[in-house]
Amino acid sequence: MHYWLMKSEPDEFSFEQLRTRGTEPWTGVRNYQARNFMRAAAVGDLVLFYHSNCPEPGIAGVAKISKAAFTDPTQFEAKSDYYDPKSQRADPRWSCVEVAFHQTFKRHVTLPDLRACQALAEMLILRPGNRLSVTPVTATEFKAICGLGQK
DNA sequence: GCCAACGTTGGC
DNA sequence: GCCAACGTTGGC
Repeated sequence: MHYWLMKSEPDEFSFEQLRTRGTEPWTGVRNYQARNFMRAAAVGDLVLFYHSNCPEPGIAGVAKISKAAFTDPTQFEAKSDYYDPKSQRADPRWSCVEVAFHQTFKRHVTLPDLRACQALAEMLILRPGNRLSVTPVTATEFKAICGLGQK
């Protein structure tokens, strides 16, 4: 069992939308490190859903990996924002996973909350300049954040 | 809207 | 393989 953190801009796709839809293919990741993390994710892994680039950045709730990595179709769609003309169908560059709604927190865990939590001092997402949209989270970090969310 | 941090690109 | 230029991310 592994834990992950995935970022989304709520203007693009919010946790609320995931709750309504149930599942969502996590397409459009165009960073090799983030892609490799998605390839390492397994069905059932839990995901902290982070809202970025918004008035109150932070963790909105918990999602779950519902499909392991598969070829991201948007890389071949010429009209897509995520079109990658250099990707070959015989050897696709980009993968995505499918995520499912899992659980809403009782309260939004804000970035200042995360920074104030001693157990999260080493978290990748809190390091200056970290822009990875998919990062691994330790079990300890995951539990600490769930604790904050259920307060 | 500013700006720091970082990844990617491409010339050499 | 180096590195400057550029684009993007994301908090503030």
